[in-house]
Amino acid sequence: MRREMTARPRRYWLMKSEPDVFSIDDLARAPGRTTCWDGVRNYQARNFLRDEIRVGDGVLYYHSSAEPSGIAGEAAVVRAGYPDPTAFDRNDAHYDPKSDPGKPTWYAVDVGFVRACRPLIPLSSLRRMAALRSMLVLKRGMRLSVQPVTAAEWRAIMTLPEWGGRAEE
DNA sequence: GCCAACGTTGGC
DNA sequence: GCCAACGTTGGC
Repeated sequence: MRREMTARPRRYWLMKSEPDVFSIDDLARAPGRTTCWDGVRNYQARNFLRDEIRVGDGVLYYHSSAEPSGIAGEAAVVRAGYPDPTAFDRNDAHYDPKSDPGKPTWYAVDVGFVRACRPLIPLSSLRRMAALRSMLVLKRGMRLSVQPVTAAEWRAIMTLPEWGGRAEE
């Protein structure tokens, strides 16, 4: 089909969330098992959200500032970039008075739960994998909360036993 | 346009 | 709680 022939290949991303704020289990329990990935206030991450991320892309759900930190599950993009509503909400912690609704500064996507890994795959395990030698999240000083993952990195991570061999939950 | 000061992120 | 690394701000 023409549409499928012209579709771009599926891409992969890593998105960070502090589990105390919103964990993979929170996502699994959310209405429709989806959530709005909002509140991102970094231009590089914004560009990914606005320009690059598409419906169907794969997401590694990463728990940051956790004990331990690491990959907690898989999600999928269910809605591509749209203006982040929290930027226009005076009562929201991420309100940005400088963002013009006619030309929004900040963007969000929606992601849906796919599966959790048990146990979480800690950073220390990722660091030991040769296939992940140049993975962004493992680089010193890498603070981007939305970052690209290569297909090879995605495959290497998806073969780990923490996924339990389940295709889906 | 430089760059010091500041605030934030996030592993440890 | 520490602190390195980074992004942003604002004075000049």
